Amino acid sequence: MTQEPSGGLDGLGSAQRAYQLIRSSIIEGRYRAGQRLIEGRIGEEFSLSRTPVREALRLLEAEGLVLSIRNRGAIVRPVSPKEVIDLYELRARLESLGAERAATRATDAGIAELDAAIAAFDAAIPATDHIELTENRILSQANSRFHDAVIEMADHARLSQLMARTVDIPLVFQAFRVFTREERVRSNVFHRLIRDALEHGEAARAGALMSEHILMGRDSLVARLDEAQVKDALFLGASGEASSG
Amino acid sequence: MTQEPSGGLDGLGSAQRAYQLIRSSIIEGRYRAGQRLIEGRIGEEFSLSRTPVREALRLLEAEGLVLSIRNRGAIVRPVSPKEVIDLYELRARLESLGAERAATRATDAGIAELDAAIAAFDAAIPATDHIELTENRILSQANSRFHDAVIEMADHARLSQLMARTVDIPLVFQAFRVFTREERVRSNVFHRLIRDALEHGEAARAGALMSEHILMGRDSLVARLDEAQVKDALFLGASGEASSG
DNA sequence: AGTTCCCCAATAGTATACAATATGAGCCAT
DNA sequence: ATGGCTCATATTGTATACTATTGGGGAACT
Repeated sequence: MTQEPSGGLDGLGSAQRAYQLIRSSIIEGRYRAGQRLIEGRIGEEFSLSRTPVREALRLLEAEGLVLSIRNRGAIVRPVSPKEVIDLYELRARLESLGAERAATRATDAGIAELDAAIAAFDAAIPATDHIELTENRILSQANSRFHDAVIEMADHARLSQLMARTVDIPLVFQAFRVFTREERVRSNVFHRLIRDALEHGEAARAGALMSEHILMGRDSLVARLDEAQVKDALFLGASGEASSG
Repeated sequence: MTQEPSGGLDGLGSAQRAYQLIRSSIIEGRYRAGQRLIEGRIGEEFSLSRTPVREALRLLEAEGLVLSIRNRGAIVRPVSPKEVIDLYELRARLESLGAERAATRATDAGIAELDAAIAAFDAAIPATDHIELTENRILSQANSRFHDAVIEMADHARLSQLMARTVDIPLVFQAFRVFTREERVRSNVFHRLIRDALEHGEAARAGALMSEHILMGRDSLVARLDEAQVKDALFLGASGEASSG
């Protein structure tokens, strides 16, 4: 129930399945920062042998979600506040590049997809600041839909790969949990502004808006990094060893 | 001696060794674009079992050097001219960010390292346009030393990882082969300009210079993409299937 | 001759077995 | 009591064995 028994990922190899399962467990916080990821145990948990689990862990390590030390195993990579800030700065640059390129390559279909994503985002904004896991998933998904569509229009294979695989994601997912309703609304305002800039082929504006959009998200998140709860929710490196007792 | 029998990579795991060996084989062109990378064969070649080879291939896939299709195996990823251009644009942005950050974080030790790299680069420039593999290695190494030092000063862990692992490298290595002597000299002129901007903390200039430096490299490379030999040397996607007959 | 189908060889995907390494507990000496 | 040593155990690293998938070649048929 809280698990995803084949959440649409049948027909995949065991390794892919392991990858998706572990990944979502990390992103959504079921595996906490610093927690050890023991190949054998995870294998049991998902009824797989160590081989595909190991492969998945290595991929996640390349993505930066997992930290592993030779002969000692892997843990969920803790993220420091500095790293959050740096990651958002990086993401701002990358997506800004994506937006600039998208502006000169915009298609009707692409703009339509942006509109759809914007509508979905609007529909997914709850009335309150507090947000449930399910609501967060939907909101986060609508947000991804928008950003993915922009990157798609940028027509830059490696940039897409980088955005999808290398730059955060867990941060983005968790970010929406701590945003206020106002901040969520503001996010979509910027989505609309970016959309318009893209439609009119205004590359510089699109890039600047995207950058601003992301840095605003960063600031909202950073403003809440002091709250202990938030730290925990975002897996900031309180850990090392989680004193389980 | 064209092989690297343990080129300083003893004391590493088999997987690491496999990774380094395959990687350098791709970067230096011993494995050509489109060539199949069969786990078993590579295992034999390096006296390893399939397991670590497989792990290495997966890492290289994440890096973008290898393309693999489920149940069909891996090949050396061919690179199209468009991709070369896009990759350089991406690299320009990333390194530009690195330079901007480095400007506000410069240390004496870091500047000293830049000076050392610049001196090494000067020393490595041959008198002629033509360049031997060994000379290219040394030149490329000096160049990496400079760029690594800048990124190091940027103090951005993920950015470092991205530069090291995700953005090209094979392109950079091959680029020096097709540069003229004049272009190599010009490269180091920009290295000096960047160094000075960093020393004086001028972030915007450092970023702009770095961007220009990389885009100039791109243009030099692109200008030679038509020559059939060069295409081959850079592994551009002539392939797919090399019509051997 | 061309086309289809089936079977086989090659290869990737996964599981298991074995080897190497690291950590912690308990013991001994001081 | 404390510090260091040894060994047991848990876990990773690597090799091998087994299974599944794919692509190609040849036989049979049209």
